[in-house]
Amino acid sequence: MATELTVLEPVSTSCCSPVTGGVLSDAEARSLAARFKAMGDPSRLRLLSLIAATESGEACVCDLNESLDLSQGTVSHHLGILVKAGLLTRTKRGQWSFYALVPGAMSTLARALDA
Amino acid sequence: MATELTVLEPVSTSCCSPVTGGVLSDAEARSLAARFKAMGDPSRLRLLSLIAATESGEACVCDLNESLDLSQGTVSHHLGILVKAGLLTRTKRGQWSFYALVPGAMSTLARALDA
DNA sequence: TCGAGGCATCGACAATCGTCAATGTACGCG
DNA sequence: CGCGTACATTGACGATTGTCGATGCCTCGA
Repeated sequence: MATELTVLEPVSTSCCSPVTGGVLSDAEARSLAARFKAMGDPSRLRLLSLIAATESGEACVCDLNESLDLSQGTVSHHLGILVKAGLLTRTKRGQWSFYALVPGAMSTLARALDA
Repeated sequence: MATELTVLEPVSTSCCSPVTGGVLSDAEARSLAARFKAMGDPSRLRLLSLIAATESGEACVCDLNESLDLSQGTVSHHLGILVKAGLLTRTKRGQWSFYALVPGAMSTLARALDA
């Protein structure tokens, strides 16, 4: 039912508790894993790349729904997960919902892999 | 169900810019997602960080098993997943199995997040 | 005011996951 | 040889996941 992962740490400014830079605490591991888990699905990765590839930097569900061979409800579900993971933002404008990448979210994640 | 009537291309349908450009292919998305999924678990992230933090760059199950509050079988299971994902290597030496990071695996993943 | 389009949410389902205890396998040492 | 250690594998389980169809909620335009 209700997802249990309540936590959002919207912005962990603590740039990186890098995976390769010292032993991760329990909390750090959970926070990082939550974001990696959100990217651990092909459909969600394609959603991210579709949004990133748009000219305006955002896309509405109607477009994404056409590109991915998934039902509208499923696409909405995936987008919600990406928002909750702090990777996307949702902006309602008129009739449409526009999704855009959270600036720096990917880079922060990337930096957690290098250090 | 689908209406047969020829539609008129309503002008207002252009709600957003067309999604084009470098989108992930199905295979690319699956390959990337598999690796991210492997990192989408706190226990596995801690395993990675524990191994990365070792002086020699490798660790055996007995050490890791003590650091994570998990059964030996579970640790072995997680390590197997990380090996299968291409993030760790396994080397049997005598009585022990030593796990080490695959050089460059993390960086490659990190680079996939920046582009 | 009504109808239709865009989207989120719900309920259900099979599939997969994380975990454990128990068992199996290989090695090293008396 | 027989025993103990280190690890892998198995079988089972509850929990979570990805997906769908159906339904509900807004917003817009006629």
